[in-house]
Amino acid sequence: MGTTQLESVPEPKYWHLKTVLTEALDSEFSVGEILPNERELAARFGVARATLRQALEQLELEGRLQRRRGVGTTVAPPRVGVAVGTEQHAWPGAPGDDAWQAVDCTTAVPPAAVAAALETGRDEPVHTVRRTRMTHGQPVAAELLHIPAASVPDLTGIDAPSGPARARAVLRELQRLELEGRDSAVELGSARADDAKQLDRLPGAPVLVVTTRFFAEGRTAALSVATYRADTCRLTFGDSGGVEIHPDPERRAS
Amino acid sequence: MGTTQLESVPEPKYWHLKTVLTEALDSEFSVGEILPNERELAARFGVARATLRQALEQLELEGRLQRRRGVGTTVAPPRVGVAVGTEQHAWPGAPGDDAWQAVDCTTAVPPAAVAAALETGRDEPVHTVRRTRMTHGQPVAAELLHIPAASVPDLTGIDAPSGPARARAVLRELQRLELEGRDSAVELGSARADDAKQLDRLPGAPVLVVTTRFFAEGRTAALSVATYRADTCRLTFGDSGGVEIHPDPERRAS
DNA sequence: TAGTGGTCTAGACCACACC
DNA sequence: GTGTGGTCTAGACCACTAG
Repeated sequence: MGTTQLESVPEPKYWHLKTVLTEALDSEFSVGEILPNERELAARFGVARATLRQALEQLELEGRLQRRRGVGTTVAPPRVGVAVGTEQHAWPGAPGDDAWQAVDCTTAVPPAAVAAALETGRDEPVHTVRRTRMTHGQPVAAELLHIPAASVPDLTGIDAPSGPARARAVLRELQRLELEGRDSAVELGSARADDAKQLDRLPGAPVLVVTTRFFAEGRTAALSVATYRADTCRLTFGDSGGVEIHPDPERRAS
Repeated sequence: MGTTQLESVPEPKYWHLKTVLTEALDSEFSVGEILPNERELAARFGVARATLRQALEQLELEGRLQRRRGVGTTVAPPRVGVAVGTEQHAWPGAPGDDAWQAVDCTTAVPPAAVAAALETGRDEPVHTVRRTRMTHGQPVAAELLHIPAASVPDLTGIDAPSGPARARAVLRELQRLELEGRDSAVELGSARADDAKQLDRLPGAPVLVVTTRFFAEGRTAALSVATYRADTCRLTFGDSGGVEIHPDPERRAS
C-alpha cells in the first residue's frame, strides 16, 4: 500500500482514495487479512477519518471489505453466487432443499401491502413462515413467506400454534398444490432491525430484496419476501445451471 | 411533518430520523414535492447536518427520495419495474426491442475478467457495444455488450470502425445465431464514472449490475454487463409476465 | 481494560443549477 | 448572485469485542 499524499485534483478525495485502496487490495492483500485501523489509515493518507470512512463504505458496498465493530476491517472473500431462479422451480421448502431453515410461523391478518400482492381480501388470515438461508455456514438471507390460509386448508393435526414444527407443516401442505408459475422482482433495500439480526448485520445494511409470487389454482398461492445480504451475495437466475465464475475462493482465517 | 425534538433512546438518531421522515413522506407529501433544504431540516430536528444527511442517504437508497445538487430534495415516484428476464428470451437488440438504444461500438482485446467469462483466449478481439436503456424517457441502465469476433464472422460491408451504425450491424449479425440459453446474475455495485454519466447520476451511485451470458453453438456467444440505477429500478424476472404492483404512478412535475 | 468501528457535532468550502 | 446538495475537517463520545 502506498504511503502518503493525494494530488490536488478536481476528483473527490474519497473517490481517489477508493481507487488507491482497490489497487492495494488487488495486489497486496489476501482474503481475510486485517487492514490497519481507520485512524491509522486516515493519518497515513492525510485525510480526516470521515473521509477515509466514505471510501471504506463504498468498498464494503462493493463486497471488497468487511467491517465489524470492536474487531476491525478485513478483506472480504469474493461474493457467493446464490441461486434464486429455476434451481428450485418448485415450492419453497421442497424436499432436498436444505439451504433454507424454517425458524418460526405465525398466523394473522397481514399488512395491507402483503394482502394486496396476494390479492386476498382484508381480514383474511395468512400464515407467515420465517426462514433463514445458509451458505457455507453463514446466513445469507432472511425470508418472510406469506401463505393465505385458503392455500393450505387441510392444516390439521398440528396443535402447535407457532414455531418451527408448524412452519414445516405449513410448507408440507403447500407441496400438495400444483405449482403453475412464479415471477420475481429484485430491488435494493436496507435491512429492517429483525432481518439485520438474522443476517448478522447492523440495521440499515444494504440488502437485495427478492419478492416472488407463486401461482397455483389460478391464484397467488404464496408470496415470498427474501432479503439477501448485498455485500456478500450475487443472485443467479440461470436457466442453464449458473456456473461459478470465481474458482473456489480460498478462505483464510485471519 | 413533526416539529422538533428526538427522545434520548439507544437507537441511533439517524435511524429514528429516517423512521420519522418515512412516515411524513407517506402521509404528508406527494410525488415530486420538494422538501425543505438540509440545513433547514437539520435545524428543525435539532441535529447536525451530517446526521440528517445520513437519514436522507438511506431514504434515497430505498428509492423514497431523489436529491440533485443545486436543485434540492424531492419525493421520488415508486420504482419502475424493468423486465430483465424472459420478456426478451432472445438476443439483445432483437427487432421490436426499442427499450435499448445502441450508442457506440469498439473492437479490441478485452480486459482479463471479460475474456475469462467469455472463455475466449487472450488476444482474441471482442466487439463491445455500448447501449442505453430508456424507460418513460429516463435512462435506467447502461450496458456493455461483449461479443467475440468469432461469434459474428460475417461482419462485412460495414466500413464504419465504430459508432451506432456499426453497433447495430454487430447486433444484426448476432441474430443469425441460434440462441441456446442464457444465465444471469444480479449484484450490488457502484457506478463507474462513465456509467454514472450515462445514467445521469454521480459516480459511486448504487447500481444493480446484471451480468448475462448468452450461449450459442456450444459457446458463450455474448456477455452483457448492464448497470441499472438501484434507486429507481425494480428488476423483474417473471416467467408469467411480471405484473405491475404499483398502479400507474402519477408523475407530478414539481 | 484496551482497541475497534459506529455515531455525532459544528463548523467550512466547493460544484452546480437557476435566476 | 443566491441557494442547493456534495465534500471535508478535527475533534468527541458510544457500543462492541476480545484479551
